[in-house]
Amino acid sequence: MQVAETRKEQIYSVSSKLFREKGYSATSMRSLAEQIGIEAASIYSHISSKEQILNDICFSMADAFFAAVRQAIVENENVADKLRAMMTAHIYVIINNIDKAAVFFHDWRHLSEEAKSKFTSLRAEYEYIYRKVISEGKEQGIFKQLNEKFVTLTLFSTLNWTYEWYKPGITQLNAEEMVSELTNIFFNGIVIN
Amino acid sequence: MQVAETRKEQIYSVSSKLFREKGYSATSMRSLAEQIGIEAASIYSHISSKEQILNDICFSMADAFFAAVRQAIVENENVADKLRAMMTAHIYVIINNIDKAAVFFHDWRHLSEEAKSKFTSLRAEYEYIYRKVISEGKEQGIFKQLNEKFVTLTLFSTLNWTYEWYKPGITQLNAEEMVSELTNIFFNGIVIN
DNA sequence: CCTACCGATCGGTAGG
DNA sequence: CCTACCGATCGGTAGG
Repeated sequence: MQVAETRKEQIYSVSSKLFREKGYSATSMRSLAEQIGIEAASIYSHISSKEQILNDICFSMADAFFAAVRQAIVENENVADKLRAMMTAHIYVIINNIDKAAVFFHDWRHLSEEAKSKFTSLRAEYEYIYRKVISEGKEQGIFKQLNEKFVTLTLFSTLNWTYEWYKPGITQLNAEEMVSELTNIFFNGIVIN
Repeated sequence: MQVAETRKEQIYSVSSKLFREKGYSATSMRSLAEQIGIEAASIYSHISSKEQILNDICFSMADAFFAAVRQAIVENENVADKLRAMMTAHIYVIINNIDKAAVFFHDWRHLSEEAKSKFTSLRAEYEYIYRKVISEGKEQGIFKQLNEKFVTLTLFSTLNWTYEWYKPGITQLNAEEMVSELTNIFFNGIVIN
């Protein structure tokens, strides 16, 4: 059941789609207006600037990632389960907001200096949550004694690349199976010992 | 020993740096000229258009990736060694051309339609080379019977994310150690069995 | 939500 | 490699 979008919501969803396709800078307010079916000047009765759209997209995604990871943490005791649940939650946030996620990963560079530094510090905070869980797993003898930085980097690269190739309905596997494939590779590797 | 850059080479290296920082669309020919120390109009005695710069960056990187992977293949017999060498070669291409690599991964979207379809088909061809090696490893009982698509996806996401965080001189590990960490995670996973 | 419009900046060319 | 300049387009505002 599709709930009718308000004009403001429509501005965000159409922006996300265009920003994803063309990039933030190459998307004009006129092309946005055209897609919506109004004049460019009319957009400004709903939002204050082009940058505000980008801002709202980036920080609402950040909120979604934090909310998802917090829930995954409280719902799990065992470290491996916890990390798996965190990864699952992260991937779900991406595939449920695929255009916004692409903008989030691509276009945060175009935020104002102030917003950008807030953004990068939120991201560092988020990564730290994962890093703590990995380090907890190492202490408990569940995870190998690997360089934490590279484990985190590999983890996020795998998770975050999802937006590049995931296409709802096109990928044969559903989200659950997809997550299980990815975590399996990350947890156990591809080589038979 | 630094070899003096020709003006044309300088245009490419400064462009790569600016495209990486600001993105292709948000980089003006005037800011490029300013960085070089000439007038914007003077750039056009060395190159024909802004898009040609992007084109050359993207396709010279594609050439470098193909050359690297071909060498890795002929120099190795054993499948696991071969894949490891391919990954190493891939990462070296990235870290030796870090700005160009960032442009390659980010800004190919802004190529003309014609160049873009050539680009994506080259990329598919490249990925197929990896996929064949993975499938060879599965047949030989060296690699697990995992979904090949996800193995390739995880592999490239790990490799290609490198440009995001690698900073020459800043990352504590050298390239060789870095590659060994990443392949170790990908081959054997992070969990102790 | 529209018409009418602003100053700024864009990629690029002509001609030297 | 520069000066001088072009038409097009940009984000955004005033006023209704």
